[in-house]
Amino acid sequence: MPFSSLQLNLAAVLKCGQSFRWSILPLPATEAGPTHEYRLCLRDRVVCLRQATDTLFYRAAFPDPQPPQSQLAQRDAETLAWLRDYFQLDIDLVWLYDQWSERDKVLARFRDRFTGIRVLRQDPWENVVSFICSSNNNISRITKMVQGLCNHYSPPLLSLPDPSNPSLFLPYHPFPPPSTLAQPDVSTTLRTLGFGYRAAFIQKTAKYLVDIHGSNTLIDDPSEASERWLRGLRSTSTADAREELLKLTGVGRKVADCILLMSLNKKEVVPVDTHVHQIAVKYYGMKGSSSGKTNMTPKLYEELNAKLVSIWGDYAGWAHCVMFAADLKSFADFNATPSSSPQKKSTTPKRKREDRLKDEVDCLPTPPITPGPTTLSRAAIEAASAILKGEPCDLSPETVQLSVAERVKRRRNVK
DNA sequence: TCATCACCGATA
DNA sequence: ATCGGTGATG
Repeated sequence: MPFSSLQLNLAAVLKCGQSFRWSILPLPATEAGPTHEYRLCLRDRVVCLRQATDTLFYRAAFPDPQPPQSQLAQRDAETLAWLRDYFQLDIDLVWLYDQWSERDKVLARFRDRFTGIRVLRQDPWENVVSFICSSNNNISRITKMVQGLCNHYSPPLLSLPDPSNPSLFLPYHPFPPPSTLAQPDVSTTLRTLGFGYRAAFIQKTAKYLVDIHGSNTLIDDPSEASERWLRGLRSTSTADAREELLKLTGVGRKVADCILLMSLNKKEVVPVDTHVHQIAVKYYGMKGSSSGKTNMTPKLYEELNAKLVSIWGDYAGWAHCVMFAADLKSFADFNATPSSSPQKKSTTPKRKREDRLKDEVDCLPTPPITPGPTTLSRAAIEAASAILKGEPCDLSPETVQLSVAERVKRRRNVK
């Protein structure tokens, strides 16, 4: 379907720490077109996506090889409906970027470099488990843990060929339901899978949900009662939904807020972690102890949250996601394929830190001006005239190449 | 209400 | 020692 990458940047969105279950498969090199395929296993199908600048390619694979013709259209409609819901495609992200840029100079500087960063609307149950895993943890390990959990606790729905090696078939496992993870032995099993102290949290949370909200399924809906209950929090107030989430073991304020934002429709919620804290201190004049570390007290959490909401407004959670993805420029970090390719990892950790530091410099409130002769791009000229008129303008690295000398010169010419 | 600590595993 | 936290203590 026709869809601008300005509205959705798949590569970035699927790796920025929202969802941890997408397979990212490199495609055989071609002249042009998509370089990767992204796959996610749902309960009844595997969704496969590719992206070009103006097109989003989608298809779904099913277990049964030859469905009746009549099913095909129906299934396609379902997949498309799922895409719209999951990626919230009806929300105009470009318009949001515009709104934020008017209110916030900092965000304005990121807009052209980090386009298409949007909040997903995920399955709440999967979201709960994934983010219990996220405490004191990093994206690449969380990804491995979640994938390991699915592989261990749910049978493969189907297998699909690896695009870069079509004779190799990769199995796809759905996310297991609460009743499966509620079993008493899950705690120790997950521990052997490398979940550490989070293993017990997950089992306890699953058991709690099943005990309190049930595990029965409906005729036409494979999801369990507690999953439906969680989904029902979408139509509950933010405060009430948060209160419910905080009852789950392993879910504190930060994790609860992640779930509220990323699967329960609470677009104004800004999860505050130490990273966001640093962003707030650096760009938005929040106090941070000069000695380095600050304790994240509930009080401070509220202050930060309030501050960021006051800056970003109604869709603050979405704006936070852009800032987070921008700052987390470790998109080069964890490479494609989930299970296989352990070697690749060793090349990256060194670069990561450097990239980050470099990025931080780029984003300082007063960007460094590169001295020396400069060819003025059209963007730079536009920016220059905007500066002279006192208007907000694009200060992307390209634009910033405009030297100080040039700015002064142009200023004189106009006056 | 606030501060500290253990917890698990990876990395610098 | 630090990290994209939480729960249990004082």
